[in-house]
Amino acid sequence: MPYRRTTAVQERLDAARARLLDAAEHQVRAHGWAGCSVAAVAEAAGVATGTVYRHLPDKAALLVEVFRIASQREVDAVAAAANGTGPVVACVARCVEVFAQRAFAAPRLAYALLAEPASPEVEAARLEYRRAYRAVFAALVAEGVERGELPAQDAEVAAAAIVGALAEVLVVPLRDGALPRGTLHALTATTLRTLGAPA
Amino acid sequence: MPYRRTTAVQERLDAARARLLDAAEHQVRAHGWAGCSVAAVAEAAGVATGTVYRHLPDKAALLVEVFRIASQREVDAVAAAANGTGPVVACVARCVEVFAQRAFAAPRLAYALLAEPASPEVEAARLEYRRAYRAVFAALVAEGVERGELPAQDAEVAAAAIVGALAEVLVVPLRDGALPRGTLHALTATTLRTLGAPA
DNA sequence: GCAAGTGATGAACCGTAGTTCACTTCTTCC
DNA sequence: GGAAGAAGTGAACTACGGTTCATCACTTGC
Repeated sequence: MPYRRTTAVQERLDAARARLLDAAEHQVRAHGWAGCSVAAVAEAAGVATGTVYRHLPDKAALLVEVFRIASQREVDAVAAAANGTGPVVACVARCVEVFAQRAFAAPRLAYALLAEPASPEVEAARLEYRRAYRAVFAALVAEGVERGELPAQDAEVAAAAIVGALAEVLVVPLRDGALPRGTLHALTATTLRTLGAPA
Repeated sequence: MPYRRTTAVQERLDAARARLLDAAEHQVRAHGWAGCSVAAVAEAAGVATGTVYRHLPDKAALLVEVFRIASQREVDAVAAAANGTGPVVACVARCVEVFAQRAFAAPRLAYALLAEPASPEVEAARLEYRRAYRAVFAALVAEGVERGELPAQDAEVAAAAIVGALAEVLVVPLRDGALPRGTLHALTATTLRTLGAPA
């Protein structure tokens, strides 16, 4: 056996793969999914197009991987905001703010993750991550109801409504790149009303 | 001038165009946007592919036209439900029910109109029609606030939240083709809470 | 240093589907 | 009936971008 992959090589491979995914994410940040042609990603990563296929089976897998990495980061941030102490209402408000602030820190990426048309594989992953967001809010709602801070309600539907409202309210501003003053406040207020939280 | 388009011919052309759009909508009802290749639509309409281009400049225009016709029909139905008499809360509940019922009468089409990935041109039209739905709800909310039936709030944000919630709650059931029992009721309740309507 | 085998390359390939166009068929009107 | 021209046809064309693969460069272990 005159060749066996050494740890140094493995690390180089891992680094190359990471650089590839990073380059792809940068393409999405700049130009959305359309900027993620295999050729463009390869060039941005400083490798040949064929090299992409040494790290990933096909383009769909590349996009899904990028989507997952970026989406997971966002879900984690919102989940962290949900896990703080204090009344449920405060946690929800914090989640909404964190979500919106992070989205506007990278509007093009946020739009791509949230709403931009993409391949069926990415769409499937999007549904999955929508479910993750819902779960975060559903847990909060369930706890709020249990604690008596919120009126009895279907936590799943309420959570879906919040996620939908977040997306719907933010999509257009994200495309424009600017959030009108007051919108975030109104969004928080509307979200809390959705849960039947006392004003 | 040895030829001038006669009214009979014009009517035949109009009918052919209508048949084409109708065939395209049927394709969407059955298979979503993917079923709308120019060849498939032409065959479904009983004409040659080249004939499509005698009625529409290109494929994008065909899809947008189909989208508009179907979406306008739905918006009109919801707007009609909004225009009835009675308290604003009842109108909103009626709108939600009408929207959901009509969507589940043609789930594949509803999914295509609501959320299925499509060409940029269709996406643009989708944003436009989302705005139309928002306008319907925003008018209701504004009237509710004015009448003192609803607490003071940002009508635009509240309307966007309702539209987003509607879409988010229904998208997955639409893909499955079945609305779980109780979901519609919970959706209505959540929607009314969003507006701060008294339970 | 050398044989065996892996990683990287990028130009060529290929499948798909939208679009075109030379041709046929039909309609109008003198 | 026949000339002028529009409507309809569908096979061929074309653009596009993902994927492949023959080739080269590099790494490993003796």
